[in-house]
Amino acid sequence: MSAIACAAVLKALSHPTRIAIVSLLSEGDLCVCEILEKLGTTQPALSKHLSVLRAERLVAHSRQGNRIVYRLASPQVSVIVRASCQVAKELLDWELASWERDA
Amino acid sequence: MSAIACAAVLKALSHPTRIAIVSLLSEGDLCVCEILEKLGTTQPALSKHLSVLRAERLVAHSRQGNRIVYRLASPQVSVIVRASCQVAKELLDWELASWERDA
DNA sequence: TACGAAGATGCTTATATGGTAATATAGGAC
DNA sequence: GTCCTATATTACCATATAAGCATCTTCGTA
Repeated sequence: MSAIACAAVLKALSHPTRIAIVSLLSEGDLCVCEILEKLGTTQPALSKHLSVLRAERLVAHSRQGNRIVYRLASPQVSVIVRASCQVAKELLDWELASWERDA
Repeated sequence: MSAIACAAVLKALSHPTRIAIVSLLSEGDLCVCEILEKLGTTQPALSKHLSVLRAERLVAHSRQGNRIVYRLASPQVSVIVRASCQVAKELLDWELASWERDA
């Protein structure tokens, strides 16, 4: 797979708010107002982050009445996020261990 | 795992050159001049991308005489890249399928 | 010590990103 | 149609990123 395409996928995911959105959606579909409530960001900021995920087609959406419901486009998307969390955890574990060695 | 830490990991990986570096290193350790040769970018650009990966501690390095050898800090790093490639491939497949439907 | 090769860093410039505030659009209820 | 709610979009600003070029550092060797 082209490195450019991979990088585009990772770039779309590389923001704390967008990670949080994907984490939420991995547990079930949600409308914008529910995401907004859970994340506690501003509405325009959230909308922009959703548009980044949409542009890369990592999420899909559909209207239900006057709400827009978002869902992950593929379960693979949450695989990326989980793997990144694991790496982040490894990094923190190493850091803790090295502090203990130094102490 | 904090969304901030995950995002930092993904951000460090979200550039085509850095994806390519990780792909190469997932097959074995390499010194800078070998990576440079395989990627065909400029030396300062490569060095900067390596420093981004180093700063996030996704790669480790050691000097061997005149050369600096880089390696992945954890095999989990290449799991992220592989997962992103799979998503990128799914996206392209869907795109191809929709073009065929439209034709 | 002087020199060459391997890498890293600093500076500048162009572009991308993210936040905020204001505005726009679409659907539902009346 | 009018109003209200949910969501998207725009314009603007500050900051971050990436590339290119020049320079510096470190090691190996004569």
